[in-house]
Amino acid sequence: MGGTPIRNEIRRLRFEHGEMTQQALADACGVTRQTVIALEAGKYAPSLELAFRIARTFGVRVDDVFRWEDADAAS
Amino acid sequence: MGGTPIRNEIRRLRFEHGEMTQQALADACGVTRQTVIALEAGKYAPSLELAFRIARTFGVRVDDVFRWEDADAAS
DNA sequence: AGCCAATGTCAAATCCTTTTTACATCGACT
DNA sequence: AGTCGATGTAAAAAGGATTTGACATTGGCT
Repeated sequence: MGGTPIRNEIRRLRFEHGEMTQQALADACGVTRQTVIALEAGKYAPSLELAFRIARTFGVRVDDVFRWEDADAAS
Repeated sequence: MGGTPIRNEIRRLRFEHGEMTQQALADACGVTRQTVIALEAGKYAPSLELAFRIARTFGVRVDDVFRWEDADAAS
């Protein structure tokens, strides 16, 4: 769709879960370390399925990990 | 990622919102009618950004529109 | 100094989502 | 019978997400 107005709390959640490493999160979600790096760097937004896996890994909801800033936020 | 173990409540929400048409939802989310059709038919899961737009259109959270059935649901 | 784990960058290939276009069906209405 | 709006199908092309592999950096530890 557009650029990537989606921010995430992955890095924070990772540290709040016992110094969980990028590799550990990647393994838990069945993806590559590259994907975790790219997501934390905000290079792109994950697929919905991956968003669910990440959220479930941290025991929270999708909306608690990812935040969408609407580009049409006309005051 | 995998196949598409993600179910959604789009059709139901559409009707609960005043007989909202597929085209109207598509317009509200900035996508094509084809995309809405494919999503309701479960052909694939939307991008995370589109998931957010759909949820916001209905005034609910992403987790309220989409449900992920983990393939590893060993009883 | 040297090692190792964790993190980061880059680029090509692959897979999945979305668009576009064109056509088919069904029900309501005249 | 004919039209119109809503829904459905199909397939190619475009765009974005994920993988793979190889290499660079930083910090802690010995």
